[in-house]
Amino acid sequence: MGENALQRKPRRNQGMSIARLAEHLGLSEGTVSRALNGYPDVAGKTRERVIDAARTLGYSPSSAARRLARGVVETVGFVLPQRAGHFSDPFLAEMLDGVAMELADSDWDLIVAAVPDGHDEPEVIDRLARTGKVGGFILTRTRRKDARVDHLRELGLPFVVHGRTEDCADYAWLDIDNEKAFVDAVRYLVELGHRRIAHIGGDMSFNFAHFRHLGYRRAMEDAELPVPAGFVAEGIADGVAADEAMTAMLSLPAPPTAVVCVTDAVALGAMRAISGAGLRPGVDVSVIGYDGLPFGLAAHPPLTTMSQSSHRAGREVARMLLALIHGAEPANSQVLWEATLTKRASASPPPPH
Amino acid sequence: MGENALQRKPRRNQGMSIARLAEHLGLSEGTVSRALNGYPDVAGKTRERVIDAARTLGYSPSSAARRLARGVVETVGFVLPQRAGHFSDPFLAEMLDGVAMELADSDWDLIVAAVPDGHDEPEVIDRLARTGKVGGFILTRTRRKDARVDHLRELGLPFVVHGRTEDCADYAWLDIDNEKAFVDAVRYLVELGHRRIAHIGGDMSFNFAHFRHLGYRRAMEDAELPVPAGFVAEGIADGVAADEAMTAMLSLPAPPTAVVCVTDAVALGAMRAISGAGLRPGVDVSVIGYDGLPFGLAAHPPLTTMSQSSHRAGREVARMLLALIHGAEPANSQVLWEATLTKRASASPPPPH
DNA sequence: AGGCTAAGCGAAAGCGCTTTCGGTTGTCAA
DNA sequence: TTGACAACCGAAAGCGCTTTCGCTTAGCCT
Repeated sequence: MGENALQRKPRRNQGMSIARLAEHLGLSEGTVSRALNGYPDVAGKTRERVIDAARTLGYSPSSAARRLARGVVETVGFVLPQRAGHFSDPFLAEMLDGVAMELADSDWDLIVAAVPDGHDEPEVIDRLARTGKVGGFILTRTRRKDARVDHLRELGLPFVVHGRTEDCADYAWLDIDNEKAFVDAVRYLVELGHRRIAHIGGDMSFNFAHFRHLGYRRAMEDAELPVPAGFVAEGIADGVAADEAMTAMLSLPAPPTAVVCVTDAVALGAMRAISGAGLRPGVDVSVIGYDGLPFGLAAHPPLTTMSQSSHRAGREVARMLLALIHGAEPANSQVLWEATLTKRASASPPPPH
Repeated sequence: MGENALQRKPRRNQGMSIARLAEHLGLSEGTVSRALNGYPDVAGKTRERVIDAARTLGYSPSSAARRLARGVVETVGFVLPQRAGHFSDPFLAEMLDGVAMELADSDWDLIVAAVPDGHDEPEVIDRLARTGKVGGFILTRTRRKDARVDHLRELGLPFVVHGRTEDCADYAWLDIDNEKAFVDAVRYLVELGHRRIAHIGGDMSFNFAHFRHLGYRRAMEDAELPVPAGFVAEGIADGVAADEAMTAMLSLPAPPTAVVCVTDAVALGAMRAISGAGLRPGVDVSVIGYDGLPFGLAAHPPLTTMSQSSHRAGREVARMLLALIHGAEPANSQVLWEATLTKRASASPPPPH
């Protein structure tokens, strides 16, 4: 015996099985199975009888037996980003909901795996793959260089990535066009009349932070606006750090009149710093964030922000993975979505001065 | 064949199987299996040889075959709260991370299921249970009357609930003592010198909102303080609604000098209303929230709040479920944790006046 | 009527593992 | 030397399903 003392053979569904069902119907197991699985060589009447009986007796095939017999999995894996517990992520849950919903439409399931301390992501992926628990993977919170992607490439299992890595030509991904989003944000500020625009950026090892930064740079260049020293902060991950960074910017000889922030959390921190310096956010200094958090709406003034539905992204990513598993080409499964700008009061024309 | 065109029998792990491993070793499958599963009747040397070979050849048993042969599942289900996508929940992801981590320690897995539109929670639970995909369930975001709990009770599968329902004597749960948390919060305000304390409460069909409200009432009674008309708002779910509710309270003839809010999101909305009315949050009107959100720290003033780690709750809940599956008594698996009060600047003594 | 085809079903093998049972060795006491 | 007894391993039966193959029957044409 193993080390555990599970009561063996728990009669799952009061011992319902295809054998019992077949016996009950006076048919062979094979016929019942074919009827249930839509094979053409079973009489219409028989099929109905079988389906009816299955429903009334509450029979559903054991997924384990099915998997063993057919050799297909009907489950996909989602490896939670390491340290997910440390910065709580409001989008993960939404995205998971989308993924799980989309999968449910095809009667597929979702295994969510975390990376235990002392292990790393490839190990977790390996275990799931080797034991045959999943037929594909979904990844999110991608870094520019991402061990998970490299590992999955080698493994040969289908996978789709929410986000992208540095080199993303050969696998399937769904990403937001973060560069364009920040180009748009800066353009909007330029149209409002701003010329001194700063950027509070995040951890550049994350691809989204990298591209948001790039978008900021490109738009500034396009508008032929200078990016003075001190106008770009990097590696800002939360409101507190953002507060400090913004405070520093405000004490520059020629401080910015607007700032585009890598996330809403950062933007809210920046707004706080602006108030703290005795200035009015959205009046003296405009602020734009990214994420569309509900908190942004309740901020004062309400935060101008960019966003894309995580739930929809989850659905799409799941759909893509299913397609991949059914034979689609990864290189043809690369989707770039645009974020939408929600204009609120935190961004307005600069003070006349 | 079914309707799909999956390539059948994908050679999971380059066709590694216990048969190949056994052949490679010159042993029978049975012996290999027993060696790997720690049976005593296999020679020490043999066991080592087998384990070594398994590792170097990268063999792990197929979970489906294992499940079929042993009749045990090693997977638990987590049914996402319906409409999770609509109010994004920063804690769900954290909690899932905790659950998955704890399970991983025992080589168990977590299936996360969503409720597709047009279906309900019992259906989803049923499917997972009937197909034998899971050996137990974890629930969260419990309502006072919860269809999921009722259904699981009937089903007879082990489950543990994060939160409680109205009647919770006969199943396993882990909950925060929300009543005590709000008693403590009110007491803290009373000690600070407040006498006019209000409460902005949530949707009372959620158990946590119900008990937080109860705690507020009880503490007010204990302190022999009145709860004037208009001092309690119900059904407030977000910052915007909180803003309105707080604004209404501030226009009372004798407005509160402090308010305890059902969540941080609500508290932040209340703070905004206070500022909007020309008063200073944390000085003229004290505010206490619940959740320990990072945003609270970056608010101004930083939000006094109560919290409990979702990650730890996830771990604990998973541990409890595993125990249950191994035969523990549900009625002995009921745990009440206390929330801790994080004192920050949003709560201070009332203005002298 | 005879033969042929197609429709419908049963028999049986097999998916990859676990676990019981029994058989073969080697070891030790008598 | 025997016999008894462990220790160790192989054989084989299953777990619940799918799917191929082939057989029986009904239906049709000539």
